Amino acid sequence: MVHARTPEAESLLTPAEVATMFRVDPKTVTRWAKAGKLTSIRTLGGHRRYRETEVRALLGGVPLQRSGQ
Amino acid sequence: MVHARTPEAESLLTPAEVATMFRVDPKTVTRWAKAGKLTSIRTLGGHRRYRETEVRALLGGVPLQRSGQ
DNA sequence: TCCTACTTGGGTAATTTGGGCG
DNA sequence: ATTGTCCAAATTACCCAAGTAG
Repeated sequence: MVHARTPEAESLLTPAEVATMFRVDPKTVTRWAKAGKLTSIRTLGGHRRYRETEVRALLGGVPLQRSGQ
Repeated sequence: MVHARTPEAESLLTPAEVATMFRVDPKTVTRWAKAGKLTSIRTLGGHRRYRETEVRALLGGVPLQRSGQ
């Protein structure tokens, strides 16, 4: 792949990852999304993905600076 | 208005790029294409390419923060 | 303590997704 | 890197019980 083209994709998190970060059950994260408390992006299969920036902000307002992983 | 005669076809994305944008496995993107949920263009070698415009639209179109869903 | 409203987690079944292999 | 297939893990949606807060 010679393209130096990175389709500006904001990093997304899976339900399990968000659940781990908040120390709750993945099901609870789903409820937050349904309640509109958390923005969710859907895969074409209906699964949810969450914006990392939003989650981090809710977790403590620590901005993401893109340093490795 | 930009160039009115740019020979480059509309930008196409590789399976890996689409997968990254949706935070799914490339294999999953292939499933979407086979299921007809995503338009796929075939290279002469049989690999798939996807329309960037379509992918972006499916990802939420407007990157503006949406409150509630 | 009791009561009420809200939040969370367990259970189930169906679907979607990811890992391993060729 | 992509394709294809099989199988396990994750996610979804639902209802219901347990926990939390005032």
